[in-house]
Formats: sequence, C-alpha cells, structure tokens
Amino acid sequence: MRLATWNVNSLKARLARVEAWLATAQPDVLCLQETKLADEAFPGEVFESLGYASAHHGTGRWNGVAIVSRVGLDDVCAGFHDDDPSSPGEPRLLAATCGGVRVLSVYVPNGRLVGSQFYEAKLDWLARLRAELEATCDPNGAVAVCGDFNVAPEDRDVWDIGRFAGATHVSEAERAALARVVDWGLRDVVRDHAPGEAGPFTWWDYRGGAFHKGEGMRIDLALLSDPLAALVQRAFVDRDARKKGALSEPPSDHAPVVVDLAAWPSSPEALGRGARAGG
DNA sequence: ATGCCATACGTTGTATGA
Repeated sequence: MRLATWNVNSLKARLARVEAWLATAQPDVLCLQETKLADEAFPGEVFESLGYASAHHGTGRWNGVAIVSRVGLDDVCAGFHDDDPSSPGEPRLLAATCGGVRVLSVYVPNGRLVGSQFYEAKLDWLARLRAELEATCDPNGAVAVCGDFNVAPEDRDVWDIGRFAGATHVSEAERAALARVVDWGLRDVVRDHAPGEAGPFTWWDYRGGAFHKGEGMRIDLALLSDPLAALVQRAFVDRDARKKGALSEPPSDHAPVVVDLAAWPSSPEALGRGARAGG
C-alpha cells in the first residue's frame, strides 16, 4: 500500500499536476491540503475517472483538505468530531477509513508571528488534534495522520536554523505541541527512514530560487501508529514534483511525502493487540 | 525593513502563505 500527502496550494491551479502525479506515483491513498475549494467545486469526478473515491472538506478561498483513495473510503468525518455545527471553524481536518487504515488529512494553521493570536490558535489547534486522536482513534490500530503541520520538528528540518531566530515553525511551543500529537503513539516515518540527514525538505519558498539553493523546510509529515510504522518499507519526499517540469502551470511550493507499506490490515485485529500477541 | 512568488477575489489592489 502506498500512502501519500501533498499540500497542493490550490487544487484548481494544480489539478493537471495532481492527475499526472497520480498516474506516475500510483498512490493508493493521497491526502491533500490547501485545496482552496468549496465542496461544490471539488472535482470528485476527475478522481473517480482515475479509479479513486474521494472526500473533501472546504469552504472556498482558504484551507481545504481532501482524501483520495482507491482502496475504499468509509466513515468520513469532516472537521473535529465534536465541532459545533453552528461554528465549525476552518476546514483543516478530514478523516476517513481507507483499506483498513484510519487516515487523517491535516492542515495545521500557519501561526504567522510568534505570540500573535494566530500563533496561539495554532497551538490550540494542535492540542485539539491530540484530543481528537484520544477520542476517536486507537494507537494500537492502524492510524495515519498526514499533512502539512507547519512545524519543523527539529533544527535539522530547516535549511539554516540560524536564519530562523524568533520565527514560527521552529519555536519550542510549536515543537512541544507537535510532540504531544506524536506522543499519542505515532512515528514520524520519513525521519525514521532518513537517519542523521538534514531534511529531507518538503517545502521551499517560491521566492529567490529557494528550491534550487536547497533552502527548504520539512513541515509535511506522515505520522503513523506503531503497528503501521512497523510495516513501512520506504518513506521519502518526491522532490521532483516540486520542479517546474514539462507542465506550463507552476508547481506547488510543497512536494509530496510518500510512504510504502508492506501490507495493510484487513481488520483492526490484524494490526492491533492480536497481531502483537501472536508475534 | 521589505520584496522576492504565487494563490483567490475582484479590480488598478488586499489577504494569505511559512
């Protein structure tokens, strides 16, 4: 099973690239962030024609998350399960069960400036994600929390930490809030499969030739529950997708994160306590 | 200190991004 996540920075502007990437990368499940679409404008029929079911949670101009799957897509939950329907908040979370895996597509708020109201809201959102996992998922089951976390977990996850003094994405509080999510029972599988290396980065600023200078950040993560992480064969960033390539439309400023699993559970018991008890 | 580039919305610019 191939699982992937990609902040596309507008699905409308990136649809041709997403279609081309699905054809070549052949993921079974793809989480998308920053679709910047309302649900009515989400091109579900395009994915259907390619053999993928899909679900989307978006309201238009900003944010927007989706899950695209060719291994089933059930029990869809848009937003936090305990959202107030009268004030649902920004569309930044979508969950679905795909091929026995509980998949969460997440787009964590940017935070803008350390100490701003947006920064505080970012910390609150990450705390709420932790609570969501506690309330709706089992760390002994098959859970994949994938998306744009807008936090670089360690100093080696930015191109030059010396340039990030006082900046968002690297502050202690943001890293602690992310660690609280991970500590629920998840593995950062790209980090696990790139021991000792800087990055690999997933985002590069459009400006100043940052991509070609290697000035990036690793802020898009695939966080897998321990039983699922044990099945990972490869976990990598497809940085070629950040290149201009042959298409006329510009690329997203993010590259996809790809995870290959040796197998996936047909039932919760296949990967949960039963599997561990049976060796 | 700011723009660099790119998106959407909507109109000669503003808001947002990380």
